[in-house]
Amino acid sequence: MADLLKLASLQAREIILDSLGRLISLEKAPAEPLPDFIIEIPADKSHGDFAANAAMVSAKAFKLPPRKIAELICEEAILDGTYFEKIEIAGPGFINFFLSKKWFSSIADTVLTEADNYGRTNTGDGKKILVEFVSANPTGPMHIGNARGGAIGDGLAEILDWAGYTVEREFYINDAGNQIEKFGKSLELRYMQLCSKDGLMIIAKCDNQTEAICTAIYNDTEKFPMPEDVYLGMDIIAHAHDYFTEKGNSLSKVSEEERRAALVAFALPKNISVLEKDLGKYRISYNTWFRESILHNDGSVEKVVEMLTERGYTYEQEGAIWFKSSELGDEKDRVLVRANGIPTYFVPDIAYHYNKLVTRGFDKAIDVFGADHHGYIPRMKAALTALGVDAERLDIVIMQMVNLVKDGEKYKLSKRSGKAITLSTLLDEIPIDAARFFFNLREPNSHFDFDLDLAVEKSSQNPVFYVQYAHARICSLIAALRVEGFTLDSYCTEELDVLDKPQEIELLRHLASLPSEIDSAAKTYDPSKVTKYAVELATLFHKFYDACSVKNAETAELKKARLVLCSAVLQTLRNSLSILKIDKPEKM
RNA sequence: GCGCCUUUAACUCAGCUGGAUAGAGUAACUGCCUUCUAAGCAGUAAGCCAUUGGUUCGAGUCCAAUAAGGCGCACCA
Repeated sequence: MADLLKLASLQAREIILDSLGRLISLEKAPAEPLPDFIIEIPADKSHGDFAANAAMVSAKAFKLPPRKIAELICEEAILDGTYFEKIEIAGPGFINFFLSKKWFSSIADTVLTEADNYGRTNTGDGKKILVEFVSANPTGPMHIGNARGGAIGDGLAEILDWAGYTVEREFYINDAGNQIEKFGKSLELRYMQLCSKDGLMIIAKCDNQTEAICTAIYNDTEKFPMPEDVYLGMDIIAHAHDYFTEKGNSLSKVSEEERRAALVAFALPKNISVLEKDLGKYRISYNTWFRESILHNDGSVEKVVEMLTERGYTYEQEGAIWFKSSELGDEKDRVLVRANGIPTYFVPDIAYHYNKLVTRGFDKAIDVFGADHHGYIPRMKAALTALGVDAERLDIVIMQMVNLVKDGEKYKLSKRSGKAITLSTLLDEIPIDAARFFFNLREPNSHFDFDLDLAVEKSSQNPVFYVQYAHARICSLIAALRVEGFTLDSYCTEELDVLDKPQEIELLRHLASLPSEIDSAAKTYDPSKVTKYAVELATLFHKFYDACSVKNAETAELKKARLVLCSAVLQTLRNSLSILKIDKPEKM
């Protein structure tokens, strides 16, 4: 798993350090430690492949102008046996490094040798990471925010895997606690409405058609009133009606509590399997669907309160048990157990994170959350610290809210209204490729307007088509050459020396940067870097395609070299699309 | 009121730990298919990087204040 770009960058650094060391021994440089410098990639390619600011940052220590220092460094620099063919002094004192042909030639070789693994790195060193994402409320369908969370979480998990971590994906099912109570209450109310005289009339009138019944009941708020604190979505009515259709009004005679339990037991598994199905369609599959109820049943929840108490982090006030989170960086203390004896959601959540990091021993846990939960971070970290777990092992990726835009108008997202656009509706309307690509087009932390009209559009405006088009173009190009009997049986890096057009060099340079880009995406938890990489690669390829003919190359050597280049581009494009789980069409 | 996030071209956004003349796409305009897929390419035009101050060789990038917008601030999750 070679990262040629990184190797070259490190080599540039070594050359400078080596040169500085020699200057010190010649007493041309101050003996005290010099400030650290950076090796960067200049925006303007005429400034070389790497630039070092060593001379500028050392100006004070040398008591010389930066350009003079740069001259000294360059005089002592030794390039023999390195990837570089020349260095130059430029601007205010930059030292610019120019890579040799040999380096560029070896890129395609590396790509084709590593093939489907090109881009993978060892940075993660096999450390175990658990990525938890979506974890949508199982009381109802998923919304657009979950769609973004799904694309980001799954992309991130894949990127971490490529960066050498051992990754597991997990969905946390909140199948206990208050919202399940609320779910039961909502189902129960709707069920009883269906069993009522008015309800039976509607059922008869609608010829037992679920959708019509749901709409009728949902809209008639006078005959079928609902309190404030329940779920109003039509899916609730549909569950109640399904139960009614299957088992009649038998539940109307039992106790309210029994009725709720029966309805929850009926509806919850259905909801969970819908979540699984919808996410599967979205190309997400989890290693684990972790149930909150487990933590209640195995005593983990009580144990958390006990452990925090043992460590002196709790106190009682007004009948409730509080956690002294303000001592550990949170803005205020939090209730763990309410005055009525029921723990808040916070306790099972602590137990859950303890389970991830201690019981199951993951080195790191990453949660992908919507921005509306950002206030949760300090208290969760405080809880881990209180339990003696290094809070650094929990990282939370916050993604900002999504606005759906259609015809220039914004949709508001709401789970309660029943009118929110669900994930499955979205996937019916737009291609899955487009959804996954769009949600990873920007970094998680940016506010995002999802333009439905654009995502549906099958045109050049749609970046996912642009990238796929590049892939299809290369495939057909290679196929056309194969018909001529021109294939990639054997190649050697020397053959690539004939590539010297700027479009070819740019392309090679970009190919080399995939491993670094993956490391960077893994480090910053930002899958959009890979998306941007793919778009840039497609752009460079289209430019190359237009400027350089493969089929009608001037010489056979050049033709072969370009075929090698195209094959390497194809491989790299495929790898980036694989990470994003976007289709790779061979024809369009 | 307090906290988190955002503010770069008409629109949507890049800009890597501060670096050399701030970049793409869309929309507008002009060119390029008898030759590997024109879902493409080349070009033109478009900017007080929200405002003000600070840090230094050097600021779109770091710090502070201000403004506008988004999201939070429960014994809800």
